Formats: sequence, C-alpha cells, structure tokens
Amino acid sequence: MKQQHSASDTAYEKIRDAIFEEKYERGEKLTEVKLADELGVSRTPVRDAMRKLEEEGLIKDKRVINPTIKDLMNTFDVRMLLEGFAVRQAARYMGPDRVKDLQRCIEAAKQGTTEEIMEANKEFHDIIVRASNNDVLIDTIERMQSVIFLFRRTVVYHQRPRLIEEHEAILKAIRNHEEEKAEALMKSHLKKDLDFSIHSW
Amino acid sequence: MKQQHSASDTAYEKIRDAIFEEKYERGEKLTEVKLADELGVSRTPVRDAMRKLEEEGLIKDKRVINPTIKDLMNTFDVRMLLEGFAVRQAARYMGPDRVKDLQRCIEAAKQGTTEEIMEANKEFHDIIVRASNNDVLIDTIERMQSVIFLFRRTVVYHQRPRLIEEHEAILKAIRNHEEEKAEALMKSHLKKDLDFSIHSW
DNA sequence: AATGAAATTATTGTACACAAATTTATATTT
DNA sequence: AAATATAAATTTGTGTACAATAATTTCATT
Repeated sequence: MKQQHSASDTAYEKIRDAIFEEKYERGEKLTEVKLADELGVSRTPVRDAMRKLEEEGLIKDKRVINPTIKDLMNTFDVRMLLEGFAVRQAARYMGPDRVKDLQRCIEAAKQGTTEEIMEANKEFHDIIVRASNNDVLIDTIERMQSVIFLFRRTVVYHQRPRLIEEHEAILKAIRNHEEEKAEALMKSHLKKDLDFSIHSW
Repeated sequence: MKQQHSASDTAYEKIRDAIFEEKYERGEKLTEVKLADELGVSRTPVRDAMRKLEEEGLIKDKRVINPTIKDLMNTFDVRMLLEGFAVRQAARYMGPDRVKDLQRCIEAAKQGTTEEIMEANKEFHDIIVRASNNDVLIDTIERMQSVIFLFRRTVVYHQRPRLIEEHEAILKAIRNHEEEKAEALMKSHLKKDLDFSIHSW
C-alpha cells in the first residue's frame, strides 16, 4: 500500500507551485523557517522539499533560480538529443496501442482550455519518451521539466502556431517506422519551440 | 569562505565508498539508525546522505542497487548521446590549452597505478564533457558516474586493450576540428567500453 | 564619511524525542 | 498446515531544541 501524501510531499508541491506562480520572485532567498511557517509544518519536511527542488534546478543555493536564455538553450540541446533518440526508438518499436494514445493527444490538443492543451501536448512527448524504454533517459528528461515549465510560464501562455501540425508529422513518421525522419522532425520541432520561447522573451 | 566538510558530506562519502567497496551487499537494506551508529552521527546527516545517494541511483528504496546489464546499457546509451554531442563541441571550439590537458591525460594513462590510470582516463572524458559548455549536460553525466563506477568496480580492475589508442584518435579528431569524426570515434569508443564491461560480467 | 572590529541577529546543521507507519513475529482459528 | 488476526518490533516521519555558522548591524576610530 502506498502511503498518502506526506508533509514533505505537500511541502514540495506547494513550494514548487508557488515558484511557478511567481509568488516567490526570481532570485529570492528562501529560508526554511519562513516556508515552514507559511506551510504550517516544521523545518524538516521543508528541508526535504528544498533539496528536491534543488535537484531539479528550481532552487539554487537557497534561491529561486532565474533561468537565463543560455540555461534554456542548454536544456533544449540536451532535450533534443534525448528526445531525438527516444522518437527513433518509438518509430522502430511502438505498437498500435501507443500510437493510438499519441493520436488521442493530438485530438485533445485541438480543443479545450489552454491548460488542457498544454497537458495534452506534454503527454504526447511523454509517451514518446517512455517509448525509449530507457529509465535513465526518462528520468533525465523528467528532471528537466520544471525548469522548462518555469521558463515557459512567464513567456508563453498561448500556444505556438503550427505545433499541432508538427506533432502530426512526427506521429506519421513513427507510424511509418521512418526513424531518421522522425528524429529530424522531432529535433526541428523542439528547435522551433525553443526559438519561439526565446523570441517572445 | 567555503565551509569544511559537514557531517552530511562525510556521511555521504563514507556510505558511497562503502557501497563501492562492497561493504554493503547489492540489494541490502540500509537503515538510518544502523548507518548513523556506524558513522557516529545522528540520523539527520545520514538521511541527507541517503537522499543524495538515491539521486545518483546508488540507492533505491533504501536498498543498495544491483544494476543489471540493461541498466548499464541504458546509461551508456545516454552517455553516448551526451558525450557524442560534447566531443563535437570540443572539436569545434576547444583551444590549445585544453588540448594540451587532454594530451597530458593520455600520457598519464600510459604509466602509474591502476587507480591513477583510471583517474587519468576519467579526466580525459571530463575535459571533453566540460568543453560542451553546457551545465545541464555536465550535471547529467556527472550524476551517472556513480552507477558506472559501481558496475565497473566489480567487473574490470584491469584496463581494456586499445583504450589509449582510441583516446589518441579522438584527440586527433578534436585537434583537426573534425566534428563528425570525433563524434563517431567517441561513440564507438564508448560502445567498446560497454561491450567489454558486459562480456567480462 | 569610510573603515573595520565587535556585537547582534538570522539561518542552517545536528541531535534527539516522540508519533506514525511498516514490518516481523506470535497466536488463533479453520 | 494454511490462513488470518493480533501483538511486538523495527523503521521512518516530523517536531523541536540547541549548537555552529553566516549575515547584518552597531559603533568606535580614523
């Protein structure tokens, strides 16, 4: 049986979300007692949470990070490598069930709220990443999500044009087992995403 | 001024090294009190240390990990992608000083104790990784080192044949700014390393 | 006013106590 | 004997106190 949310877990989530919502400013010093008071818990779970947030790079030296464009570029360079590899595996091995899941994500992204669309598009990528069947790769990408989200959050609240079409093209390449093409499409897709984020910065 | 080793840091190092030296068996449950007693500190720094070890994958669910061949393959697949990218950047941008450092690593690996040789060879890779100038990439590879080392430790105490020559070929490609070739050489180098580890498993 | 030393305050690190949860052992029933 | 319930133990989660360190302020001296 899995234990329900511990104080450490909720502390982590609340602090993370507060950073996303810019309740804490970029570069702001986060002290354990202050956070503990705000959350109504002791320092211990707050410490746990802060360590986890430092892991994913949302906090650095007890301060909310302020990612630069270079940080985002670095993240995307790694992401392009890893997701490029993943989509190649997807094109080679993915079965019809997962392909249908991808199709559903694309459909879901054609309607609904901004949040729902963002969620569907994220799921599209997640399915491909999981298709790599490589836990090291999966974990690595997972860890980068927070920084990407933090950067995005302040930059783009609306969807980038042509994003859906690019997902469709990637899916088509997967379906046709065109590894090379799938990788190229994924990389250029991510590159466009990066450029869009940077230009609207 | 940088603070000297805290109890958490020394706990981390001691537990990590104990795992490397197989003082704790693969899969063994590590309990906080037991470790705290052995190290003569309280549970608090031990908890810190264990969390950090879980991050790098040396501990999972409070147990010493027992990496499978698939784990090692996954790690190397990611490593090949990242170091392949890094060596490309190295071939494009690396200046004469860093090139000399690489040369020194190769020379150092031709003599000395096994430990010294291993250290020199690791430094060769580290220099190239740092040449990527991408902190996300650098951190990601850094995190993977422990698992690689743990696996290696039990497999190869002696150096693999032709390793030096491969490093020399990579260096030559870097020196000549042959990006494509440098990447290909690095990937096949790592592939051979992986195969050697697996076959002597 | 600028500098630097001393004192004050704030913050983090560590130990420890107790509670909650998990695991293991024991007893009971079928 | 197997299955289930109950009790004991171990282990982890959390709060709190105090110590060590780092940051800030105050104040004296030039």
